[in-house]
Amino acid sequence: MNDLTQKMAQAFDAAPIGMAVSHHRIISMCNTSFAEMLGYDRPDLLGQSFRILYPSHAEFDRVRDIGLKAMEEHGSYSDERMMRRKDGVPVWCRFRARTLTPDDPLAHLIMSFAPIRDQLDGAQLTKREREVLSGLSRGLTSKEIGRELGLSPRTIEDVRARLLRKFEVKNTSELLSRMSYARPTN
Amino acid sequence: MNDLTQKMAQAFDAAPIGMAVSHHRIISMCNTSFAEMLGYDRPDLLGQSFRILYPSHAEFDRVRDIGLKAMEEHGSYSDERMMRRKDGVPVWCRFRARTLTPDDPLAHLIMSFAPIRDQLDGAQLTKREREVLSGLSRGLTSKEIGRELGLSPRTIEDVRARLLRKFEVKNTSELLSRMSYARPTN
DNA sequence: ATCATATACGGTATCAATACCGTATAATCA
DNA sequence: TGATTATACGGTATTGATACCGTATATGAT
Repeated sequence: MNDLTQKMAQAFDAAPIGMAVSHHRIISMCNTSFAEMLGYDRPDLLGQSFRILYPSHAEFDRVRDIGLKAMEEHGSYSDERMMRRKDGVPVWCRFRARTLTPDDPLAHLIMSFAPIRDQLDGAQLTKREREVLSGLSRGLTSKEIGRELGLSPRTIEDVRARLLRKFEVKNTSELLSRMSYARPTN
Repeated sequence: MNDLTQKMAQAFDAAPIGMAVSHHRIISMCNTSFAEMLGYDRPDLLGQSFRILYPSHAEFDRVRDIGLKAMEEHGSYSDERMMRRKDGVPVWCRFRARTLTPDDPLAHLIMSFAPIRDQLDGAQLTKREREVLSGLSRGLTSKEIGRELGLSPRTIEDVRARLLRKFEVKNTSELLSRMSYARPTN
């Protein structure tokens, strides 16, 4: 056994950021940070579908195709998404992925997850709100999000307005800068 | 040699985020993302001091004690810092560290580095762009930012358009979800 | 049972954002 | 010395966002 291999494996395990490896959306490996972030013991996660880590099955199905095109082209993809802890509490994460199989990106994925805010200040988001937020962070318009979710653009505007009220922000730009990590102020 | 060890080592190497291991500020291991992010080939980095990755020696000395107390207490630490690419271009990073030796945190550190402005490829923002970005992240309109800076709203729209082009995003919402808050510094 | 909230959708009105057209100056760079 | 870029500003045209008006159903809590 190679000494460097050992060292890299240890670094993976003790990394200060959540990391996981999947094959066709099945968790084949994860590190300690990842398991802790989601409230599981690692053995409970290995071999499981990523499905259990999303707020809903619908959300799990929805995020599948997001980023596929980017990964086919560049081999990597990044966004912000909501994950679900074992106790049900949602965790808003900066998600990064690199595929080792660009022809079939989901076949072999390596991912990192960095919690953006540990608690959303009591404001917990509904399924719809998360779905809409996901679209907004990808720069989609209400019309486009409506198409993606099979809803009227008018309904998306309602959800948007609710998000602005909840976070007490003036517009979508401020909303997304609040949701973004690494804000030096409050 | 254990199959899981192999798998973890591969995950470390191909991770979508820069990672490195250090012993007393000497790089003992790093992954591909880390080397690429800083413009080096991995062999050039192993055994080197972290000093060469900071914008100046003064900065290197300054950051040494930062986070030491947090690491002694919690074993981990996170901040934002400027790193220096091989070609001299500064890279603004979200930095995370976990120590395996809490009594002497720097003895064995595992770190992750995520470039905050991932799409910008080293091009740094101008003073105006940072000022406008600051306004946008506070939810101000072009008119309001113009008032704040004593400029025509039309000029703000020009700067905005330039930011959208630079980051290759569709609109301000997507821009802000990609960016962390940018504080005007000069 | 009532109240609040989330969901979903329709309308209208207004303002903001974005994309074009144009000009002009200053700075940097090959 | 041209070329490019950032800065700064004017116009117009189209689309998007936001704020109101309204209705309706479902759910969960007090």
